[in-house]
Amino acid sequence: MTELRADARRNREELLEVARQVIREQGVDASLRDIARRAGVGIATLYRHFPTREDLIAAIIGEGIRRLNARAAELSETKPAGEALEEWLGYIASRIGPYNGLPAAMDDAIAMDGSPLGALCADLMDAGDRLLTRAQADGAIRPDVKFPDIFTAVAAISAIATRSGPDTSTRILNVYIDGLRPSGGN
Amino acid sequence: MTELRADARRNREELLEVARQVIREQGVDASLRDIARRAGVGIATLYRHFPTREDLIAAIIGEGIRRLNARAAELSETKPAGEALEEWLGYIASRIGPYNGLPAAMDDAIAMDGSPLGALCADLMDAGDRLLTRAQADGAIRPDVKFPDIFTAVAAISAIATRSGPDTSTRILNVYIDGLRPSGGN
DNA sequence: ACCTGAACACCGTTCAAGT
DNA sequence: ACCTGAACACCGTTCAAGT
Repeated sequence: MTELRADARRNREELLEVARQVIREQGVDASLRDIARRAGVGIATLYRHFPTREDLIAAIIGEGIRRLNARAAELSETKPAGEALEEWLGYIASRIGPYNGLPAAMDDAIAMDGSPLGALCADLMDAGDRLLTRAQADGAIRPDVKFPDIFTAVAAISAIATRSGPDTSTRILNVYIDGLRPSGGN
Repeated sequence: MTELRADARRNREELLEVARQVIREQGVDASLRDIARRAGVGIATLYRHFPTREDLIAAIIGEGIRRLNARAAELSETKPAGEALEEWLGYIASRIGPYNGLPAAMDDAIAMDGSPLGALCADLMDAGDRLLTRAQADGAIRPDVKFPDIFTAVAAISAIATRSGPDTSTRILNVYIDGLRPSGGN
């Protein structure tokens, strides 16, 4: 949070811009060396600004995660609880699915704490928990599921988009969401 | 299929034995160099016997895949079609989930043809297709799902076992399977 | 304060040279 | 026919030396 020297600030911004593009194209496991090279800085400079790969990823996708949280609040106010949750899950999948490796990284990060990505995802978990509780109170979602499971499932299903395409991922997510509804028969 | 020289046969078997253990411990992306080293052969010898990583994986898990096929036939004869399919999916997940990276590798292999792993999985797809068709005829499973989607879903959900443990994976799979049943309401 | 490249310990894959 | 290690082009990560 302290002030950065002008050259350091420029390097940091150039790294972020390059990383944003490379990670979008190649996924979260893209070569850090490659990113440093394209940004025109030494590899150690990348490490100085982002000590771990997670720090870099968190810096890039932080804004996107905050948008997911905002969307949760918005849906919560404009739609019935069940619909709000279901639509939100679809929104999450559509946003994180395209980034190869991101769903797994997020799900991993939630488990370990102290990780920069985990901190971002913690808010996501809280928002999801609230939506789920309300949806369950409405009888729109089975009472026996917990949000961490739902998030893990959505993450795994989102990741399908990279391999089999977004349409397949969406169809599978819809089946899973159907399974979250209270069963009619038994 | 032609005869191998005695030393070549020994090397091949030693490689398979070591690879079986290393891949069980570290997953399908384990270091090939490491496997060759532990097997006491040169790295190029590994490549001679298994030109691609997929060839090695296929050689190791081929037997397991054949067991999955056998189980499909068995369930098909002893259980109602819907139950047979559902139990089979759980069985697949419990078998491939523990091998880190295998579900993704199998799902990838199905798409490309000519791949050794894809050839093994083709039988799996046929067996699944038959089980699904019968289950749908019985009205036990939604008429609008196709088996390739189901396999992709089961693969993705199986992979959860490595990260979040087999119990989480099983719970999520059960929700997905619930979603495969015809819905009572709409 | 910050940047840099060399250094270290790894990969996957190929190939010339050996028996 | 088969085996071998060196070679090549990469990694991630750290650290001494520079400004």
